[in-house]
Amino acid sequence: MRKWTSEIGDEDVGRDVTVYGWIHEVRDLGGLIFLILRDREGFIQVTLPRKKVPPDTFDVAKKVKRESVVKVVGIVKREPKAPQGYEITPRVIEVLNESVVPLPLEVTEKVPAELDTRLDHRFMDLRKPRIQAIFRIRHNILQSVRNFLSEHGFIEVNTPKIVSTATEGGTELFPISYFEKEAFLNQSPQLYKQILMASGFDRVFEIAPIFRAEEHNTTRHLNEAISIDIEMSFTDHHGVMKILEGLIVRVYEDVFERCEKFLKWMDVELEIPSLPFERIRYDEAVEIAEKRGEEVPWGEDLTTPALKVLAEEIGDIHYFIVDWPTECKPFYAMPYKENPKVCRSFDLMKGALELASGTQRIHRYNELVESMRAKGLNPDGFEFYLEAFRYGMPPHSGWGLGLERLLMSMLNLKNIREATLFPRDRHRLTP
RNA sequence: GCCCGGGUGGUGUAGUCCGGCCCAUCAUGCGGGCCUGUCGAGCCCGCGACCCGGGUUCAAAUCCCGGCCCGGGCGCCA
Repeated sequence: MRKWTSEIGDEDVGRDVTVYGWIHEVRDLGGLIFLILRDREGFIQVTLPRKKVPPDTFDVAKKVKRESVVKVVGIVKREPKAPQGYEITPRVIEVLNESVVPLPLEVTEKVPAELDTRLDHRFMDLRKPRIQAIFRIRHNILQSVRNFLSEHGFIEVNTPKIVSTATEGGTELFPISYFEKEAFLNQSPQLYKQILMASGFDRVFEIAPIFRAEEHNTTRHLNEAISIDIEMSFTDHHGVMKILEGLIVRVYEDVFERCEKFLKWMDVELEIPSLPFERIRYDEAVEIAEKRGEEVPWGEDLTTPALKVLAEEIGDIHYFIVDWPTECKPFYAMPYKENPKVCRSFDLMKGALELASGTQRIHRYNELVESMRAKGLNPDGFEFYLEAFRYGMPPHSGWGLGLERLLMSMLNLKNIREATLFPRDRHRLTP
């Protein structure tokens, strides 16, 4: 019977099991060989006393190379001296595919490897349980997000990633050729999820890649990332902030509950944030930063050093920075009526890291066109979007949350590249 | 993109300041040998490297210039 290593227990003692996996380590003591077999779920020790296993099986174990893929069939023994409490005395060891040596990096981590080396040989890096745990947790986060949003009436959608020119201006787009036309990779599902509000879906979410052609080179930026986006009708920015903080807490709770093993592999102690998250106004944030000697001219985005001192003052917690200057938010952000210099907007922070940002959107056609012009955008290129605002667009709000950033902040990863299987950055296009 | 630091066996490093003592250190790995309770197994023998191009010099891993790449910080990031 085929089992994963984690499934081997008392009920298997004295019985035959089949395990598949990789040879993690070989400890050859001469007349006694220990093979440590690794699979997705963990390890199991395969023990070969010369006199108790078939001679040809013993020979296979003598010669097997690390990281080869094997099938092991044998009897399970309870053994206090074995690392997992159980070991297998094999009847058959079949090498399904032999590994070449030397390895491009050490899966056992006896010798560290630099991130760049690891990413060059990512498939091998991902064999490390500690690294694979990141992506097992990522899966749980996504599951949790889908459950939470579905329970709150959101419908999952997909919008085009190949788009025509003129999205929102500002960030750089990757140009691609689309038959006889020029096209771009989408930087955000923003315009499409808003259009869907005009369709009457009321609440939608999308989990999909976004592409940004910025030449940034930092530990928290990728040129291709996964964005969790929502759009919600008949609510303001406060409404979607509530959804966002509720979602974050739910994700933490679910990961805490379902990923105990993986958190342990990673040596991460998860602290579940409590509701509601603190909210500070942009004005207050600027004041705090300036008290610490970081000047931020009103109307501009908070600089990295300003966010760092802010995090030192507030703590490494989840909090919102709300009510940003209209001039540093996109054209679709709705200004306050009584003070149009400030808009109905927020960023979700974890310490100094921006996790998400959102706004209440302008839903009136004339105001929207006016706002575009004020930002130097030409409404003509946005007709497919603007049309949706002429025939009954409800008031609506939404946000976008960076999945990799959520993952990295949750697991204390120092580099966002750790949070994606095959990162795309300024210089990396392979693997 | 800017500033600073860096690039040495498969991997991670010492050596670079002050050129020769370096046909280059250590660990891990790999190959071989010994070994029946390892769990970072141990012991013995062996293998394997100075990013690329140019320059200075009797002599360059070491100094200078250019390129590529990496790390940190910043910028950019609706």
